Amino acid sequence: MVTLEDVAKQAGVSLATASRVLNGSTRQVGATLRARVEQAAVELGYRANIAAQTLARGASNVIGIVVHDLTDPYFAALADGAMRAAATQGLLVMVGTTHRDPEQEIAYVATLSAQRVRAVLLVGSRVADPRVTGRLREELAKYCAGGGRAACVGQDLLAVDTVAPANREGAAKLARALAGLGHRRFAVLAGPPHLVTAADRCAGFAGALEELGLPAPQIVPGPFDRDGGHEAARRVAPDVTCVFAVNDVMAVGALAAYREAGVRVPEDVSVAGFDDIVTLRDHVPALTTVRLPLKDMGARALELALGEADGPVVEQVDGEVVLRESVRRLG
Amino acid sequence: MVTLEDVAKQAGVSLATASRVLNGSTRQVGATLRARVEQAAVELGYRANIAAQTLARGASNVIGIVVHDLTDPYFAALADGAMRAAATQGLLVMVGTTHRDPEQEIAYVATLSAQRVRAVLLVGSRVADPRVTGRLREELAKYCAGGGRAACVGQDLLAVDTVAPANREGAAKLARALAGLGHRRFAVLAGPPHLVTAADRCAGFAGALEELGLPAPQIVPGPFDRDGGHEAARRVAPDVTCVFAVNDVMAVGALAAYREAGVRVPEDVSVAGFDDIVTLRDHVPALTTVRLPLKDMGARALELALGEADGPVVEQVDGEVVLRESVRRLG
DNA sequence: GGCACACTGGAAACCGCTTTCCGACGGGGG
DNA sequence: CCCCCGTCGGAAAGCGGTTTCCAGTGTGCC
Repeated sequence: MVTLEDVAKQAGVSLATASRVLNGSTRQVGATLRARVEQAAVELGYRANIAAQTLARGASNVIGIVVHDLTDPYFAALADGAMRAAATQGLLVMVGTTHRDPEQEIAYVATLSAQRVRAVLLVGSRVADPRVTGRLREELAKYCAGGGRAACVGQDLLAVDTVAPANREGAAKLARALAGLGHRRFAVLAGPPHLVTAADRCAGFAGALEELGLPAPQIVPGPFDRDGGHEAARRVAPDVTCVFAVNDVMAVGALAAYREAGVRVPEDVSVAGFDDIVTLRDHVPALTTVRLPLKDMGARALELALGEADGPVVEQVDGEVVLRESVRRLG
Repeated sequence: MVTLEDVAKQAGVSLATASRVLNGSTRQVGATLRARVEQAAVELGYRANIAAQTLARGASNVIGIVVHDLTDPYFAALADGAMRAAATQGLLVMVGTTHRDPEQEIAYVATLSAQRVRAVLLVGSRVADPRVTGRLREELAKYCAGGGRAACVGQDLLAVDTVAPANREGAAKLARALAGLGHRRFAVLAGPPHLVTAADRCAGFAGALEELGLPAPQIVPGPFDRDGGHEAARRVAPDVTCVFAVNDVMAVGALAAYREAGVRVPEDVSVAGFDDIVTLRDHVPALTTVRLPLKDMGARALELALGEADGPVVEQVDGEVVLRESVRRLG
């Protein structure tokens, strides 16, 4: 590999001058030398060693994003939003996937921190386990103490800037909308109880029903993915008229289960989800859901991480109820 | 940030010893000193500076993956496969998205190469423009000349290890299967002509029809995404009984267009896609398609890149025709 | 004409870690 | 008892850049 020294030698200038010409510096270099250096660099095919630059500058131009699962369109959208925002700032992105293992998440923060990345974004639900959360928070604190910046999309549990989707209130709004359509007997495909996002949505939904004086919904726990929804749907009580799956992917699983069972949606049962995943917009029947501006949230998280924070900023993001065919008016 | 020197000082040993203890080395260190160093590291919260390690070792433990669009489940699946494979080797992943801009792809290779990443994976179709391809190949060649490893998922046009899906043959098999169901008059939602993947699938399909002595299909070009399929479907001639969209996402767009237009699938027209995207498996009607083992392909590409290559290896990957409800038997 | 000053180029220190090379030490074999 | 070899610890030379500090030059002003 050709180094800066090679270029300097070839151009007949010092290392300092070559550096100033090739890798942005505040200092000016005379036109003649500048030209000589640039030509030498091109001739030799010079490419700066970024590891060396990072070391010398004490700062890198990469950010880290940690998500649970890239093949889940929810995370893909969030990550994409953040990556686009990063690209506009000339930042590179390292992506880590935890496959929903909190230990992995901690490990990634450690590794990214060792990489001296400029910022790390933690995308996805926290878990209810305070010990795991505590360790993650410690790891983040250490990273931030060393000059790192961090932000999180999810719950405000890590003492860093946070983009917090209004899971409770979104689910509550959905509950009120569904109740407004005449539904009385609900089930919630609740996901895993320890996932805060799932728990919040479930609680928000149930809470709103209670406020309305309606009977408590049947709570069906299960995995947070398509198969979880599929499986959970089969355990829903027969008198339920409306099922709320705590995310769209689960809702799609539930719809598939109903289809297989010959249960018509929305004629026999109504189904709603949460997130408004774009990839699913052509699903039949179209899914009633709570829309979250995922791409914007990802981008916003990056902004927060990069911005000057006095203390941790927490930004609430509202969800908007979108009524579609998978739900029908009752009676 | 605490450095190795701090640790060494605290432990009362030399830099060399501390390094040998903390960051894998072939050399042994006595038990006493080893313990002292480890304790000091923990007390101080030492974390190696990876930029410095990379510089000193001349090799990093990160790989680069360049995809067109992470929110497209096709790329998400491929990337996920590669990332899982990377994780088993203890490698970190930098992901770049080009949003289908070939210039971006070249730029990413340059940047990743400057990062001295261990390997770069180029995931996605090549474009037909020989000048762009040429420049990309040059960039890759330079990177490889400097000790880098590279692999590509797509067409064998870059003189690097390649995982090549059998686009032509897969489409041809699909054509034969559809003809076997009695269809005679086809349309191909062909995607952009300059995208080699799209062009190959289109050509494979048309070629098979010709071999069967059937009339040439109507070719409808357009963008390679959902909206492209949606829009193209509306330009299909009325006598066509079967539409082949060159990827699943486009096929879903086409199905949506038909639904909006009140055209029934498969009663009025049959629709097939390509890729067998997992996220779409619950689509109604279920999509006839050509299955590609996307995750495996991603993982395999990483293996190839990391493996010892005498010359560039090209690995063909077969597609398997999967007949589902979106297609019906004719007559 | 002389002086302060702004500006440009180069030498060298430094970023944090790895690794070679060297010296010291202890043990086993002759 | 001595020598040779194998081990282990430390000093120091990189890795490839950035940046500080200094020196030399040309300019504007008095």
